[in-house]
Amino acid sequence: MFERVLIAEDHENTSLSVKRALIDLGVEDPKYVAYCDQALSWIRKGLNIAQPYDLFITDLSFVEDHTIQEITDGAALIKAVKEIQPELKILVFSAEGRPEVISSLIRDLGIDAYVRKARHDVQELRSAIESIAKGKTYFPIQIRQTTRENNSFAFTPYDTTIIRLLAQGAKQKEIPQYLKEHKIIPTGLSSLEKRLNLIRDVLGFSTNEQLIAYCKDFKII
Amino acid sequence: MFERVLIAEDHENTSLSVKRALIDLGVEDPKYVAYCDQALSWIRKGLNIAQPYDLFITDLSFVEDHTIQEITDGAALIKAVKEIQPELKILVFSAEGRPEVISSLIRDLGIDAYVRKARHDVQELRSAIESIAKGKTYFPIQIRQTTRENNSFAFTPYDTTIIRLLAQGAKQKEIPQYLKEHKIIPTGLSSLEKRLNLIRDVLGFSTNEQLIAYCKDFKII
DNA sequence: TTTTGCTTTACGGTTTCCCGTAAGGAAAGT
DNA sequence: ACTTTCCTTACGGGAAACCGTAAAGCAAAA
Repeated sequence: MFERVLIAEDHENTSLSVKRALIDLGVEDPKYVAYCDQALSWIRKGLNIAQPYDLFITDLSFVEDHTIQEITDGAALIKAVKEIQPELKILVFSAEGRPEVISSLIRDLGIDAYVRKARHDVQELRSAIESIAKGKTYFPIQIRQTTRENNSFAFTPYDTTIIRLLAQGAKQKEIPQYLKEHKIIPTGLSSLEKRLNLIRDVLGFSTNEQLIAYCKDFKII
Repeated sequence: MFERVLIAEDHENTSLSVKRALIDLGVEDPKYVAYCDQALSWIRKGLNIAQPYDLFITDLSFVEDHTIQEITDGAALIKAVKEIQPELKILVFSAEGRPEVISSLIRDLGIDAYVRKARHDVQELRSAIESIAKGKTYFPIQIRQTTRENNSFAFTPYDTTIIRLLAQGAKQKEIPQYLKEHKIIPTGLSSLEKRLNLIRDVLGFSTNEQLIAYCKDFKII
């Protein structure tokens, strides 16, 4: 079983349950922090004093409060952690249920396990921790299947720029002006229209409203 | 202190922490359910056998799973509970942070306490329970002050319906047809245009795209 | 240089949306 | 019965978006 475990979780009640589950599994003294920055700094400290953590359990969403943080969400935290201690095992424990989001954590950040906060999450948590301890991964069943059937569109930086502008209330005919000022090509209104048309077409959408909703759902903007 | 307490919470880990907090406060044997329908039926049963609950702690959001439920969210559950046992003390324990939502629970449903899942939620939970036991209410400070400075718009069911339709790709001129079929009034295209115009105006938006982005951000749809 | 192929832009017709005005229609008060 | 008020709907002009086509630009190959 793991020697040194760190929990990053902003809901105190959840952190207590996670801690208890770890103790039940034989983990000596699981540590707990409520802020992303603190998590990163503790992991760094663990490396410095040659007592690195061997398991990191983190939430995805952290509510902001009065203390200003560099890192404000779990995904960014994981990325930062991976940079200073790439081999550290990471388990994400979150209420997030969208397959795309979870898949992206697995694909892009290389997490080792995902447990969704749900009706039997404590049980799942134990299974996941035991899996990681054996060198395996642990993911929800739906995810293990559907990492491939990715009907999503490959948004270019150009795409996300114009979509973000629309979401901020810009009118299409105002956007070429912005593109010129920021030296983003193509700048023409026609190109922009054509591009939006293509995106909508590929994704099977009929309106810009629908596209914005989609991008918000999948955190593309 | 309370004699009979029921917890409705779909995250097992949270339910365990709440249960523990109650036991620490001297509650004999707090009961726990993970589904809304089950909560309602247990409360009904308590009344039938002349052992009514005297405190009900509930979450707001319940993730749907395979078991089909009549009631699918905490607000509806509270409403149903109030109908069969109006004097039952109700504490809402949720991650929801939007003041409008919390205010509406207090104003429209008459809840007795609200504790947000956060960095010191267990501590807060204890305080809230003790407050209710003394016949007082317990609400976050910002709520007690700012039921006024509400820069957000009060979306009606009508509003969310048409916005949801837009987000699903419906064209405005198609929506009146839908409204007629579903007997939602007003059905006219003009009313719809006027309403959207008002919403955008109040929120300071210039396009529908911006409105959709806002509604997604604040989980209005 | 010219040709070829691709991307970007310009332009016009059509549709949709926007928004003001005015006409209906129901409920409540006089 | 007659206003008054509020809400809903109808209509029309103008703006914006949509979409096809054609022209212009531009880079690599001939």
